[in-house]
Amino acid sequence: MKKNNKTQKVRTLSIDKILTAAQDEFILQGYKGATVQSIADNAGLPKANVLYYFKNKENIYHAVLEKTLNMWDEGIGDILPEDGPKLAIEKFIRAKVTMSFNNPKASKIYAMEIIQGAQHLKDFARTYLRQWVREKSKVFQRWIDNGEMHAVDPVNLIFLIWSSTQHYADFDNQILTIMNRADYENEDIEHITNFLTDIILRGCKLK
Amino acid sequence: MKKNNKTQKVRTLSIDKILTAAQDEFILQGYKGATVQSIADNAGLPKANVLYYFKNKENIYHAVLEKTLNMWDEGIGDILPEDGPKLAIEKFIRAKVTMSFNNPKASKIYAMEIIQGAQHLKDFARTYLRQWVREKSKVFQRWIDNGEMHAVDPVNLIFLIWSSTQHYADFDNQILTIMNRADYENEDIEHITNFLTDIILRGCKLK
DNA sequence: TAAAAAACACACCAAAAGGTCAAGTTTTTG
DNA sequence: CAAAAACTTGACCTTTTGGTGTGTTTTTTA
Repeated sequence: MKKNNKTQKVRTLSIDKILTAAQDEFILQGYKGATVQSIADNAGLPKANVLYYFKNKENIYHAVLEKTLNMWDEGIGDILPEDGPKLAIEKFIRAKVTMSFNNPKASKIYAMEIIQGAQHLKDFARTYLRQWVREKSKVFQRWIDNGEMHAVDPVNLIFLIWSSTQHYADFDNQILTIMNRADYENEDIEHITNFLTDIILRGCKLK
Repeated sequence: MKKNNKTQKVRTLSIDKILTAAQDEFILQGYKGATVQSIADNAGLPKANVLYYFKNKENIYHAVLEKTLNMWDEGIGDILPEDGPKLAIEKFIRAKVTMSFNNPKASKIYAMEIIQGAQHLKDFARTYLRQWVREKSKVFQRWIDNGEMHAVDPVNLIFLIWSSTQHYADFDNQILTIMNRADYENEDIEHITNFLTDIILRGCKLK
């Protein structure tokens, strides 16, 4: 097998440029509003070249979505029985807030997809996500049964943490406008993590 | 002035049918993906007739957005100094949850608009919303200063309540799929309201 | 009741955009 | 180094769609 594979490098680089441009375009314009031409322009490639790597627009979108889900999967953190409720919730909130601030675009693509009816993510939700929530709910329930934690509905607790953390990514425009700021800063991650952890932990009588 | 104004009635009825159909279409397809033809079909009118009432697609969208903001305004409830922190938060959460369940479509249109950069709502956020948050934050701050309430960041408390309540509207697809249910039921409003009120009040040391 | 105003609707047009083709160029392979 | 495979790209085609133009019908007005 050859080592100095120029073709392979160009390929991955081009695909990466296309996917990055596509993500921006899909967020700003929506699926239908995004044009292959515009994606091509932002990727610095001719349209026909983009369509050489991806058969059609639908395929580009699928690829963006897949990349997004992988990111979600890596960033979601975990809820481990051995951590106990307090540490587990702390870690979970921190992971999600960090993800929201570091990768707001992934969160937005995902949010738009769900809001519009989850056409391309029905399976993901029905299998993977449902399973994830069930497993983690059981962990919470065990803590509750053991008296390690106040009895709050575990499923809705997960929804609460998801929604409150993702909000800073999905609605960053609104939040920044309201706070009259141009961008988030690094301290914000810490501040928001502390704020949410504080309230939610106390809400679960863990503080 | 004539009383039996048939034209006027037809007019308001048609506009209403168009706006309802348009809301659905814009949520499902996004602004660019929505076609005037499809809106017309769902409204039961020929396309040319739709464009008789609204000069163009952009105008339809503006009208839908305006209707949405009016709904938001009516449903937002209020945070009154005389209510005290506990009752005020209870009322606020209930109002928002109720709105989410009764009018998820308005919430979705709004969410998509913000996620996509708030192109049409920049002014609304910069003036109305920013003012609203500032005013209500001051009320919370006064309660904190008076020792009526634990010191939590008022602005982020508002974001927390917004995000956690709206989540049930915007992500209804995901939530229902995860919970393996077809639709929300009436009891859900009460259940979610209680859940969120319980955690957030305790989080603010008001319980 | 007749003229004016409002509503309705078919047919059409021009622009936009997804996607194909075919003719090249570059890189890999044996 | 020559054949094959992979990549690049401008030109082109077809469909979709926002929007218009024109003529007809219904409603209001005086």
